[in-house]
Amino acid sequence: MINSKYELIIKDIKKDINTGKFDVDEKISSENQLATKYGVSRQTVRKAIGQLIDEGYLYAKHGSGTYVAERVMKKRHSKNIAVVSTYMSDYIFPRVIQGINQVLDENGYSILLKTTNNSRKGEAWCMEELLSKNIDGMLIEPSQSAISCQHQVLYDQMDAMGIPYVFIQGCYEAMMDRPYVMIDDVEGGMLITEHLIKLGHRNIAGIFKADDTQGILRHKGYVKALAAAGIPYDPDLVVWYHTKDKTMKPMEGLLRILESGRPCHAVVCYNDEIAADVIKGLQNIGRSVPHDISVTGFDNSLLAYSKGITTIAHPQEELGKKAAETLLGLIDKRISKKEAHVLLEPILVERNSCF
Amino acid sequence: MINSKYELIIKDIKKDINTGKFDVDEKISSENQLATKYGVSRQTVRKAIGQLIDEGYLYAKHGSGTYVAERVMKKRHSKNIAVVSTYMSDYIFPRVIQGINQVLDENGYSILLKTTNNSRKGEAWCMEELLSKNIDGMLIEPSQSAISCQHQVLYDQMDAMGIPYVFIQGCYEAMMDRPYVMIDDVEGGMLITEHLIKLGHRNIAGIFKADDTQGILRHKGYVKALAAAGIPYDPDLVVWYHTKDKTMKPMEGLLRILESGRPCHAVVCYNDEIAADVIKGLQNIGRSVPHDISVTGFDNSLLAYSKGITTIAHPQEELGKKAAETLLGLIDKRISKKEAHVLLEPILVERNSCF
DNA sequence: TTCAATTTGTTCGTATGTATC
DNA sequence: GGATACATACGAACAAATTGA
Repeated sequence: MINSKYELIIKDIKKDINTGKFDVDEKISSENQLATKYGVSRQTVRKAIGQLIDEGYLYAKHGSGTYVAERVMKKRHSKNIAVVSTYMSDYIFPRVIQGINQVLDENGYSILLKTTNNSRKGEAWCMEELLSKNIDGMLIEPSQSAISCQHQVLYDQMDAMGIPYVFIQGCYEAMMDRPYVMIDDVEGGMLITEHLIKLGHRNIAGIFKADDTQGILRHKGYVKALAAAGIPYDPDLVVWYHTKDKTMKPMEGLLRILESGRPCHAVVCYNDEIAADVIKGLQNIGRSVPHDISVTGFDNSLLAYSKGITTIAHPQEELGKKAAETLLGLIDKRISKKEAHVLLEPILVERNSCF
Repeated sequence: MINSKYELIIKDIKKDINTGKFDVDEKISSENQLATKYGVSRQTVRKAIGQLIDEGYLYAKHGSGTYVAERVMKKRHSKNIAVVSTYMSDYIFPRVIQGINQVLDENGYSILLKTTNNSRKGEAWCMEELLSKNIDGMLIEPSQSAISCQHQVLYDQMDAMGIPYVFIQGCYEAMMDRPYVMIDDVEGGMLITEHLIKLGHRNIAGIFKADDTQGILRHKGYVKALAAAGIPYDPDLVVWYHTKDKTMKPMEGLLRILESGRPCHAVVCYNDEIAADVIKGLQNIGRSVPHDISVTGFDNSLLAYSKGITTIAHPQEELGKKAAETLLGLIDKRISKKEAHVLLEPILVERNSCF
C-alpha cells in the first residue's frame, strides 16, 4: 500500500532499476528534474533517494549526481578496514599506520590489524580469515612482491564480493592495474643516483633486490639517471640478490667488483640495511666511507639516521593517509579502481655517507 | 569528525543509550523538545532520529513518541580483540603490539586497533564505538591514568555485557581491582635508585609526575631504596609536576634544589623524556653529566638509547604477550578477574649518564 | 464518547554550503 | 569562474495516530 508521494517515487525508481532500464553506474535524473517530473518538492525526492541509497540501490556523488549501484548489497557496513602488513616491528610501520589511523578515525572507521610475517602463506591465511569477517575494505602491504602473486583468486574473490582494497608500499607485478599507493621508486632511484653524479661520480655501482618490485624500479631509476647524464650502463657494476640469500651476498658481489680493479667510488644500495652492511664491510677491508667510497641507502630508516647514511625519505605518514583516503574513495565510489594509482614523491636526505 | 548538527545529536543520543541513561522501551524527549534543547529545527532532529531508527537504536510510535529499542547484541565469537592505545607513534608501541599480535594470532584472534590520543574524551569516544561493534575483549592503555576515571560507567557496562578487558602499561587508581598487566614501577624505581646508591650517591633528588599512577609508584620505589640503604627521605629533594605543566617545570624545581646549596649529585627522573630535558638544562648552566651530576631515566625509550641515558628497561614484547594471554584466560574463564594482576620485572640498562 | 493536546509523519518552500565539472 | 548538483538546515503547514481529561 502506498500512501505517500515519496513511497511512489521509491517504487518507481526501484522498478526502473530492477527491470534493467538503468545500467550499473548510470547517472539518474537530478533531484530537481525528478521533483519537476513527479510534481513534488525536492525534499520529497531527497527522502526517496535517501532511502534507496540506504537500501543499496543508488549511490550519490557530491557535486556530480546520483548513480545506480551494483546490486550486491544488503550487507551492513561494519565500518572496519583491515590493514595487512608484513611486520609490525619495522621502524617505518608505526608512522604509516598512524597516518592510516588518522584518516580512518576521522571518517568513523576502525582498523583491523593483521600481519603476514612476509610470507605468502601468511598472506593467504590472513585474507581467508578476513573474508569470513565483515570488513568494508583492505589496505595490504604485499609479501615478497616481485614474484607473481600465487593466490590471485583471493583478490578476485574480494572483487566479486565488492570489497575494495589498496596495495601499499609495493604491488604484485601482475596486479599493477589494481589500486595502489606507493613511493615512486623509479624517481627515488634516479634522485639518489643523480645526487652521486652531481658529486662528480661516474663509476657508480648498484646493489638491488631482484625479487621485489621496489628493487626493480629503483634499479630502473638508477639506469635512467645514468642515461640522463650520458654515462653508459655497465651491468657488471650491478649486484642482484634475493630475499633468501644470506646477508653476506650483496657485500660479496661488491667485493668482486672492487677486486676486479674497475674504478668505482660510489654504491647505490637497495635500502638502508644493505647500505649499513656495505659500510661495515668496506671498513673491514680498510676502505673509509665516504672518503674512499660513497654509499647511499633508501627508506630513511632509523638505521640511516643513526649511521648517518644519505638516503631517500619515505613520506610515511602521508603514505598512510593517502592510502586510507584512496580506499575510502573506492568504498563510496567517489573514485574508480582505474584512477586509484598514487605515486608519492621521494625526498633526498643528505647525511655524511657521500663525498 | 562531526561537521553537522544532526551528527552531534546522533552521537549524543547514542551515548545516552550506551551509557545506560535510558532504559529499554523508555520514551525519549519529543522532537520539538529536542529541537529546543539543541537549538535546531525539528527537521534536523528528525534526520538524526531517523538514522538512529535505521541503526536499530530507537523505534517510533506514530502519535505517541520515540522509544529506546532493545539493542540486538550480536553473538559472541567475533574473534576480534580491541587494542586501545594512547598513541601509535611511540617508540615503545610497536613492540608491545607485536607481542600482543603474536599471542592473539596463534589463538585465531584479530586485533581491532584504536587510539585515544591520550585524552579521556578520546577514550570514551573509542569505547562507545567499540561497544557498538562485536568484540570478544579489550586491551586498553589508560589515558592520563592517575586521576580518577570519569567514565567508569563505560567499564561497568562492559562488565555487564560480559566483555573482559585488561589494562596495560597503567591503571586508574580506582580500578586497581580490575585486570591489569604492567611494569612493576615500585621495583623499577627501587632498582634505579639502588643503582645510584651503589655508585656512592646519598643525596639523590627525584622528579616525578603527580597525576599518574606510574609516577606515584616509581616515587614509592625511590623511597623504599633510600630506606633500605638507611638514607633519610628528604621531601625537599623531590620535584612533583603535572601533565598540564609546561616542560620547563621539572627543570625549574631541580634548579631550585641546586641553588639552595644542598649537596646533590644524582637525579632520578620519572622517564627518559624528563631525563633528556634535565641533561640539556644542566648543560646549559654549565654542569656536566655524568661527572657533576648523574641522571637516570625510565622506559628505555629511543631517547634513552640515542642520548645514552641509564634507564629501566620496559619488557615491551613480554608485556604485550602477557596482556594478551591474560585476556584470553579471562575470555575462556580459565582465570578470574581477581587473579588477573600481573606485574613484570623491570631491568636496569646501564649507559653513560651515571657516575 | 467526544474532544483537545501532544506527537510523529509527510510535504512544501527557501537558503546556504560545498564539491564537481 | 560559473553552472550544476548534492548536503545541510530552517521554518511552516497539515495529516494521522495516540493519549488522557
